[in-house]
Amino acid sequence: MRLTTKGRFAVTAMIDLGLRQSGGPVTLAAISQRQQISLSYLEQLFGKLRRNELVESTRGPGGGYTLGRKATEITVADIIVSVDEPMDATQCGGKENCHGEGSRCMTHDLWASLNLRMVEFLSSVTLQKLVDDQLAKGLQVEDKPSLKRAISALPVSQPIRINAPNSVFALGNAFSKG
Amino acid sequence: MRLTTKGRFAVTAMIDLGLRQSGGPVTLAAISQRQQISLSYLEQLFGKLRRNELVESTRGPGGGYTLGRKATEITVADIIVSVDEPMDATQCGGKENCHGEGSRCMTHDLWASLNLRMVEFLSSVTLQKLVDDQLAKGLQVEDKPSLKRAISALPVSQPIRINAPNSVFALGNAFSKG
DNA sequence: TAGTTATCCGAGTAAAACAGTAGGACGTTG
DNA sequence: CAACGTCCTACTGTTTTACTCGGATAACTA
Repeated sequence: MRLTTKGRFAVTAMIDLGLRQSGGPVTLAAISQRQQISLSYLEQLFGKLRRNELVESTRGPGGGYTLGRKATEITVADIIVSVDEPMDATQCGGKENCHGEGSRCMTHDLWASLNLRMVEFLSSVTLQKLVDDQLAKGLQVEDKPSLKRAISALPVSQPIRINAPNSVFALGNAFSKG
Repeated sequence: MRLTTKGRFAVTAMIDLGLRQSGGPVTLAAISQRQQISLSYLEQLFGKLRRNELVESTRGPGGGYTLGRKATEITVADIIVSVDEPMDATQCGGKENCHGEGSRCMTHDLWASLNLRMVEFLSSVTLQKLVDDQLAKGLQVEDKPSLKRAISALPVSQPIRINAPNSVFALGNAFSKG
């Protein structure tokens, strides 16, 4: 299980979707505007989310995405695994960093255990909870401006892009050494 | 906090050191042979470990490394932070992926919380525990073959190198989807 | 004091992963 | 059929990873 900005974006987008899907399918263009994520990138992410049945799509005008099942039954872990798919287990599958001669690598259990903790935690957080958190924070979900265009085509002002480290674990200084 | 193979190697090497330092300083050359990690790479890692005071070094013949403090007082978290140093908090420090206009990014709390869990766990595991685990597994710590050369210069046979994904979270299928 | 042992240190590098773009095909609706 | 919106694949620049190389420095030994 990896954790990259891709996973963060996916979770963010899913929250946005969870907040607004009551009004019918939500378009990626709308999410793109609200969350400042490029449309192309969202398409990539939602392709994976759809294949993992976390969302359902409707094509054509008035179309968009809805949740594939209830928000209470979608966990953050589900989302992250969908977009940051693990490649086949090259890691410590008996070879690399394990000693070929009989003994297993010394840290195998440690990482397996860590992995489990993470999964447990991320599985314990549902999309519904994240949505509720946002509502509790006083976030306003504006009505859909009819089923037709309204905001339409004001170009997305590109925000200043800062080079982002590839891991969420780089965030904050909860763990700064000193 | 990142988790890469660098961190894994460091932990592995530290366990090796913890297992054998009772017989005096342990050389990186010896660790390199036992754990199949290149000497140059170990030097890099131990440079950081030393600067973080997790190990102490003795130069010259008979020299090597010893633990900087008791194994009960060194945690896995200490080791990983030392070698995988976080860069300055570019992440969500108020900018990128947060909305500039008032509201904080929606997933901020989530990642902060996850990060905390990981730190808690990794801080709860001491080097002593890992060493004990190895001993319990029946690992044999051979005596130092006098203080002088013995194994000397048989070249390290390079193991087949497999392309390794950059995150421990890719390991195992504890979290495979389906 | 020469030689060996070992730690120290910085620069450099190939390969991978990440983050995101580009361009178009396909299906729906009006 | 035209606008909308999803769908899909390939491509690209940048960053990070995972190392290697060459040499400097210090300590012990003969």
